[in-house]
Amino acid sequence: MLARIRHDINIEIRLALAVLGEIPSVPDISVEAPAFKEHGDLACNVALQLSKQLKRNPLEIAGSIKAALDLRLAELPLKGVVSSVEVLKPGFINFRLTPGAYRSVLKDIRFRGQDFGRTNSGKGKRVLVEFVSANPTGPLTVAHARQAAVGDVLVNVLNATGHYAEREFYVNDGGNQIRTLGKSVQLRTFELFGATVDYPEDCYQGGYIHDMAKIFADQKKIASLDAAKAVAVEEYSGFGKSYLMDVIREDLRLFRVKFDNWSFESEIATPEKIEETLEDLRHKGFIYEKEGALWFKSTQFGDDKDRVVKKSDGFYTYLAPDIVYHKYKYSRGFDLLVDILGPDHHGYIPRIKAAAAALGKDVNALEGLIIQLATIFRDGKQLRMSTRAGEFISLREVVTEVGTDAGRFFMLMRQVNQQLEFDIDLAKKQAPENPVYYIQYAHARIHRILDKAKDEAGLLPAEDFLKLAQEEELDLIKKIAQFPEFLDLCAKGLDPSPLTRYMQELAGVFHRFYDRCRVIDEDKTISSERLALIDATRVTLANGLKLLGVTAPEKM
RNA sequence: GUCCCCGUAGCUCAGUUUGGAUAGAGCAUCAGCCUUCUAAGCUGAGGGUCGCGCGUUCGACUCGCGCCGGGGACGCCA
Repeated sequence: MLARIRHDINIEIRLALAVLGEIPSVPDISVEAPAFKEHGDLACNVALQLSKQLKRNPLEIAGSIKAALDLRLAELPLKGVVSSVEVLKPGFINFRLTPGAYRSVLKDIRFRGQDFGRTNSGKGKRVLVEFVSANPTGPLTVAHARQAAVGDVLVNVLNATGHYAEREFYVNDGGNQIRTLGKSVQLRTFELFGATVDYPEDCYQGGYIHDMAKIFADQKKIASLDAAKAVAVEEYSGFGKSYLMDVIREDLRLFRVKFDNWSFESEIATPEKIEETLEDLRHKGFIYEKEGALWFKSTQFGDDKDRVVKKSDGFYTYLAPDIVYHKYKYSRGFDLLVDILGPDHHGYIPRIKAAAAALGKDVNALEGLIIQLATIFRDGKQLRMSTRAGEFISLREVVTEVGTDAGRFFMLMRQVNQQLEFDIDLAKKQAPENPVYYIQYAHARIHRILDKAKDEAGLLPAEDFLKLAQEEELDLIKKIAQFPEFLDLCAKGLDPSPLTRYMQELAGVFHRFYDRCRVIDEDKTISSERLALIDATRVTLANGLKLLGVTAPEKM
């Protein structure tokens, strides 16, 4: 494939460096696609890198290297692959590949079939990606939607690049927020039966609590205020938790996110486990008592202040069970633990890393990823959200309005550490300016041609390639060949957004090809070779869309 | 106050990790292209002091320092 050609050229350059005499430190040689098409297919800047230490003009160095390479053009690794070597202005060495080289790339891609795109660069590394992990105290919001899309696709990409990755949802079903949830449902139930209650600000404000109160009263056959008061607050909590877990599971199902593991705080971070872990930390000297509370010395590990783990009222803070949970994650044999978090958890990472260090774990095996917010725009105006006032846009509203395909794709379009503008009107539009439809349309178009070629002309894709040489054909092969590189880029950066860009580029190159090259043509040879080319495009589009969790329609 | 992120075309963003060629794309605007495989497509044009200044360098959108502007985080909340 293209990577192999690059590798061969890389080695040839390295050998050619011998003509320059003694080189104190040989730099990493990079062979990349040049910025401009006129500069050829591949370029190397090694002459520029060397000019300083050799105190020679880069153009001159490049010239010497080119001379050495020219002598090798008729020899095997380069023969029939590189057609010319050129030296340009500041000192770049540019390579032009032969059409035959690209035809052999296409043959390799066809050989890989459905597996095209998969790499081994992860070397079997085991990765646990924890994401969403919403408290069961309300439906999922657009913020969760972005985290869900990113986490889900990241795991797909990791698994496609030689990692063993799993999706994990951690349910914070213990502690304060569940008590508050129970109290919220209880008070709304009291209201249902005519009581005037002073609804506290720290209770959940969303309208869904009212709905839950009604459902609970129906289920429990509560018919009066006295009956409502006779029910223990724990029952309200228990109902609230299981009801909202069902809501969350359904939200995720609609968004096509399926978790491999569900971990429950109530099972992992039991009071005994918490005490045991805190005792361990105390024994190591990282826990101390002050003002009636227990503090964790996170400052010893780079945090900017120490953190309370057990409050003076005897309740644990969120940190205590989270330390236990991370200890548990470490114990499960993963090489990398990825925590995908919302921007409000910015300060959380140093704390949990400090805890990992205090427990003697490898801090580098823990990666915290902050996913910035998605702001929703409709009619050109930003929709405001305020969790405190219970005004939020739910994941379900987005999915209902724009669909799962567009919802997922739009959530992935920007780098994860950047805020994202989600244009509802654009996402709904079935028009070319909507990138999702642009990509899906390319896939559907190809299906149409393949079907038509088979049914009406009796043509099947070629297995050998002799004629493909036109610019649009080679451009399409080049773009397809980049697919594995983009997947590696996503995996390395723990960010799926480059894949969305790649898919748009691939669709664009295909649409241009379609416009200029007729597939079903008089010449049967060229027709069947082009059929193989568009079939490779189809496979690549389908594989990419599958990783993104977006459907690949066969007709539109 | 402390810390973090951001500032690139009218708009939304790539490019910055590892400094190199003429700073790219989509949308929007304008002008074109369907008797032929899906026009949900294609082609062309206009549009830039890469926030500002200084520094390092043969070379800075990219690195360093200082400003200006925008956003966010800083609880015995999670």
